[in-house]
Amino acid sequence: MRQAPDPDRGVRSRDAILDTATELMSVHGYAATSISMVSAACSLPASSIYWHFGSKDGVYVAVLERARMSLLSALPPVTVPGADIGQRLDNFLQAVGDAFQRHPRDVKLLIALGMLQRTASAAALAELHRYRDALLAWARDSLTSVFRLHDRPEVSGQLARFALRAASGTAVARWFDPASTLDTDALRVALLALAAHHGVPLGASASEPAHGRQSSG
Amino acid sequence: MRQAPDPDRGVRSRDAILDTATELMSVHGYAATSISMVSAACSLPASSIYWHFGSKDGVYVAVLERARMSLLSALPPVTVPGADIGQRLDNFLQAVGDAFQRHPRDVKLLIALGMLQRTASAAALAELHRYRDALLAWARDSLTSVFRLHDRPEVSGQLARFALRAASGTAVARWFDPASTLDTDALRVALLALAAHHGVPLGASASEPAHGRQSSG
DNA sequence: GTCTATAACCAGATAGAC
DNA sequence: GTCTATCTGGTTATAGAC
Repeated sequence: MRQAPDPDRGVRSRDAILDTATELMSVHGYAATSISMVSAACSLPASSIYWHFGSKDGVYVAVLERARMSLLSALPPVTVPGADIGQRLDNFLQAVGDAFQRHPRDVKLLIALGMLQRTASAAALAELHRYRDALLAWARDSLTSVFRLHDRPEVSGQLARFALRAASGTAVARWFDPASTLDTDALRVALLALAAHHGVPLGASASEPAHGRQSSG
Repeated sequence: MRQAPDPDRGVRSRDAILDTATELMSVHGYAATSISMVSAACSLPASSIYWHFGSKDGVYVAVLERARMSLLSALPPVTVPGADIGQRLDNFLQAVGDAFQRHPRDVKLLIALGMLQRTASAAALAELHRYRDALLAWARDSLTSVFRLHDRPEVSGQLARFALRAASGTAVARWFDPASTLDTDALRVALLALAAHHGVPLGASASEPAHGRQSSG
């Protein structure tokens, strides 16, 4: 039996390059990751990488784009289920904590590669901001649903920024202490207090979580 | 009159190199900052840089060490003044916000260069962790003083981590949107709520800040 | 301590056979 | 689409005059 010509070798190679580049760039950062490192790690010649992506910047844009789609598709829809604020907030925090825990490289990429700024191409910068904006929008819409803030966009905006910064700060903490996890309990208390501070009606059950998930780091 | 031999030329050159390297590394990161860039920007030959610091890694360690000392010396002593929790918390938050606003490069360096991990030398990693540990210890001691937590070290530890992560997250937000500032009002509400959540007695005046300092981004 | 000059190397990127 | 081979330029780092 003859060996099949394997018409998918191209896409599999492309994926392998992206996998390797994602791994290396999330560890070493963009500048410290060379094409030769990627080439050696995925056992494909450098010229194949250039054939698929055109340039190192092209690799970077593709890596970012895939990371954004991967992380966003792991986040549940913005209409958070739950009978009351307490339940919906728990669901939201669990979704954030799970995505954060299970996609460490995606989060780290967003932050680490965000440093490029002037160095990066216009396409790279655009992709980076698309990534950030999508996360912020998801958080804002979700928190609007959690706290029923449809008529208070400035409040949901502040809560979303606060949550995103807590998550970013935890990602930073994690590369000093890899055991760090998102402190969802503290974030729960803080978001409830912030909502109350802005006069958002909370109801009675909100102040007690369904079940404790303590974390440290 | 003969020109003075200027015995301080060495230290002034050393400082100029460190200034330039700090600026460039906080913008481009370690890997993307080359010795030739530093040499050109400070108008000293590359060999002078090697004479002073021995290697690029040596420059990096010296930059980090100076940033740590600079940022820590800008932070007030850990015994926070104030008659009640509300006043002391305001003083603490103002100190954090001021240092954060006035030393943007120092903060960014800590975070950005923290990515190095495997790439960096042992000396660099040690200096980096010394930096982080000092900040965390300062926050813990200050919050112990603010909330009188001398017998609740686990609570002050959690509050300090929470505050440090909020600050780190804001530093990240700032390289997407440079106008971002530390949201001290939100952090105030969150810290008070976290303290209350752990049963720390707060008194009546704590829930109202002395004066609003709203920030956005 | 500072300078010029340069060694040794590795980066990003391309040409062209297959 | 993948390979070998290579070009060009920048990188870290050093040698040695001053």
